[in-house]
Amino acid sequence: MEIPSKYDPSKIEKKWYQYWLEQRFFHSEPDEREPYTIVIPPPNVTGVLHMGHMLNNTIQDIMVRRARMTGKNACWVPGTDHASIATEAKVVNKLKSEGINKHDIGREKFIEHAWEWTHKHGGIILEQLKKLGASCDWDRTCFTMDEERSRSVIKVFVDLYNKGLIYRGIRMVNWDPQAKTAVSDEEVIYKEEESKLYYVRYKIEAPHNSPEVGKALVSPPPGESEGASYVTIATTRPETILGDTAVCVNPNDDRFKHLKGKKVIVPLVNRIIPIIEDEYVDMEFGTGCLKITPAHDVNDYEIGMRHNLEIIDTFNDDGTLSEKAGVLIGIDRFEARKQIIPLLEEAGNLVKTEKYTNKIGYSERTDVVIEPKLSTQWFIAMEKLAKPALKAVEQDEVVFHPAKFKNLYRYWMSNVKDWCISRQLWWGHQIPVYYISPSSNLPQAEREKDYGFVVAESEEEARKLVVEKFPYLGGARGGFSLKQDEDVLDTWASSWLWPISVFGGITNPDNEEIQYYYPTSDLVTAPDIIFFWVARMIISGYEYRNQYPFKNVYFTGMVRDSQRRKMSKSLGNSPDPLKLIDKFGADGVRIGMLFCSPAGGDLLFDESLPEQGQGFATKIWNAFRLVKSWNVDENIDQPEHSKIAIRWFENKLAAVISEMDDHFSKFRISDALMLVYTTIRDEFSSWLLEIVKPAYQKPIDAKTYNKVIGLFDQLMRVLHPFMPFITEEVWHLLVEREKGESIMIEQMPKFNTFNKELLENFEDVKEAVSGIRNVRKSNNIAFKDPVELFIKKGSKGYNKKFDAVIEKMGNLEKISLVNEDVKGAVSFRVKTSGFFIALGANVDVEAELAKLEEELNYTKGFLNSVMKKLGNERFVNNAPEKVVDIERKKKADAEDKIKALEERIATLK
RNA sequence: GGGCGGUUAGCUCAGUUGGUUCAGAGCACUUGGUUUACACCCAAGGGGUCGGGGGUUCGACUCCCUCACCGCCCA
Repeated sequence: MEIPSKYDPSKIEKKWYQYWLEQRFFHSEPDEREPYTIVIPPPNVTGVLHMGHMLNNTIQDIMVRRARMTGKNACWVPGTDHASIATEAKVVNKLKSEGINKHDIGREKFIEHAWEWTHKHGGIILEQLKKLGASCDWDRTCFTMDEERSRSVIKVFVDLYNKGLIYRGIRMVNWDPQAKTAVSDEEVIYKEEESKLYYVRYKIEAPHNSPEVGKALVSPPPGESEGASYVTIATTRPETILGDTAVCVNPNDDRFKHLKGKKVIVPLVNRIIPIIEDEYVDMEFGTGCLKITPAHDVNDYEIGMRHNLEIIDTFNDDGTLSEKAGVLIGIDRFEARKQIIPLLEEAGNLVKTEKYTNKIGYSERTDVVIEPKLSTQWFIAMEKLAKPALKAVEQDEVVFHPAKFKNLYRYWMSNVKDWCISRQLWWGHQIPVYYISPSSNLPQAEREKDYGFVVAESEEEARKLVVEKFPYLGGARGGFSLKQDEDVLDTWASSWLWPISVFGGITNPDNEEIQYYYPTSDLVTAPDIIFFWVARMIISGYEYRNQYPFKNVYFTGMVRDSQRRKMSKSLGNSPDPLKLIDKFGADGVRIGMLFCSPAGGDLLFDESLPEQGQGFATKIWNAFRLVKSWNVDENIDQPEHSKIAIRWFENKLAAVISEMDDHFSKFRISDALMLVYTTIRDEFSSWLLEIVKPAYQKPIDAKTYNKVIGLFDQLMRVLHPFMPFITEEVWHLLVEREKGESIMIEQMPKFNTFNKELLENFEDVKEAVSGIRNVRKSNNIAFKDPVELFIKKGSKGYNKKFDAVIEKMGNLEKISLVNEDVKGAVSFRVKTSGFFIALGANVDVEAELAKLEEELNYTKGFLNSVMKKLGNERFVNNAPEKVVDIERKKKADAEDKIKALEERIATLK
């Protein structure tokens, strides 16, 4: 068949992916083989494929394909995540653009729209993964809000509640006033900002009569000499003054001793609040006096709790000031900040304003400033749950790659806070809590009772529970209604179950699939979700399966641009992955991303990377074309050089395979790729193929040819996990294949013993050939002109059995062994043997001598350093025998070499 | 402010329990090359006091202390 001279990935990649799907090679069913399982980190339904997904999924695909080729039953479960906040925001915006308000259409209708949106966009990202070559078991595609996953989440909520691990409480949460929901600590992004520090003075309520009140901070301002004195505080948020319920100083601060027990008056609202003492206050910061607003600051809240302070919530849910603020009611918090300044100034309370840099929390989802807010939320108590999960990583039951992330994990897990799992949204799993309202026809005493709520997997279940608890409500004379909690659960409250729920292990813990596939093998993810997701999956794994969810976690780095900036839409520095695939082929992009992607390290992406990847695909294609271009002659004998080269490469490949196994066992994916890359490019193409290549228009012997085809086949298998498409194409063209065959279900070459000595000898052969090439180059001898080589063997002797290779690669007329240095020749040395190429009168004696002197100097210096070591008694006595022996050997070799060099110099002089 | 991680060639990074010529790889760079598979290539080459200082050791890129700088997380 005709082989095209150019490799065109686009058609070929499409063809093979289609073939793999048709043959159902990606599908896995439990069987007697050892399972290898990966669950995909489910991408958001709102997302499109970005560079981070490309890297992450390439790595997963490599591991899955390799597992499949090493006899395991590989199963890669794909899916997507409903992304509560992000999706709801998208749908709200979409409706808004159509002039529809979420609240006007109501919950049910809104959810219909959200589903519609999800069906339309949710699958896009998975389709994109197919372009990359991802060998996911698509039949198993899951969604965090599909029926099975939803039932799992609800079941777990009820279960944790019944175990006493879920509670409802009032807490300071991170409030997103735009999305009008609480977000978790992890969803708040702190940005440094230039803001202002306002110094505001509060009048001390008691008349000023104590003598020691004369100090700067409490003295009356200039022009006000009456009895009033003040306390000055510093704040970045003057609008929260309206909610102040105390002023706090450090009990160790001598400046304020006299204020103990006094009261101050809150500006503008004239509330009288106490001055309290707490060691939390930093004496160095601001004025050393802190205003306390328990409703609007986490630390203030804690101080408030300690001192039993009143809590005044001065904000509405949308970030405007509430009636409780007293002034500026209904004004947005930022506008209020502007407007309160002149008011304070007018009232004589503003002392000064300073520039100040601080960190402000923003919502990851909506990018608005987070408002600390007290609200009623649902929490999971984490302390007890976290224990086994912490231990698991500490003791390497779950292994992190790279291990440095253990520290981060340990830190977070040993300071774990309770997890706020409720979100004030509609898109998500509605919290299965049902509040009981007694019906109006009950007797008054029963009607006015607070019945609280029940927690159940369905409303029906809930009704049963109510009747059990309050039998009279179920009676004919009773009656009640239930109202389900309005909130939904945090998205992570469904994804933390992912490794279990994708196999139905929550709703049906004994099913065959969960028993077979769980625990999964490896998880590939980014370190920024180590708490959000990784830690919580480990927790749920131990809670619900009593076992870790995955054995290994591989953390990828961040994909950045070549200037180390994050990929972002606003910078426009993120390439479109699909365009890259169109341009360079999926194979090229895959290996391009991995060329410089150490585990956990950032990947600085540049188009030169996939370009290099594409270049490698071309290289393979050309090597393949070369081999297929040979005419095979059954009747000619195998030349000696080919025989040697084949034997060498067989051993080389065995060594490479063993090294590959080692790299993979340590999750060094880039190293593994680099190894197979250099093996194909250098060892196979530049050495093996060049050696066995028949002369122009001459046929090749059948034995060599068949061996080369076999070796090519093996190399393609080793490479297949990295470059699935081109390897499949080449593999099918090397030998005629049957329908239904595929490299992806072939076995990886297995580890074999290899002859180390042979490999070392061959390195000497390469060095000799390089030496000859150098001589040719520096003396302008064209390769096509044969030369004669003389070899003077050194103390270690010289192994003639590789001569055939040197002859061919060096284009030598012949090789002669000599006992004396050759005159009129240029020389070089490999190990201790001298190599001479006769050039007659053309030898530049001066240049040759200069080179020899330099080599001699270096070797003498080297010998000197070795002698120093050996002359050191403590070294000889203390170092292990082996190490000393090595030094002795170095000494002998150096001495031999010096002798040879000196003889050579003498000959030339 | 607290904690963690890092600093090795121009760039991105390896360096596997302190010991082979161990100072490496890829890219970039320089030089040469139309030897019929490949210029998306081949061959050869230059380049680093292993962040600074101190210590332990016969021996330190590797272990300890300290300083500097960078990054991340938390406050």
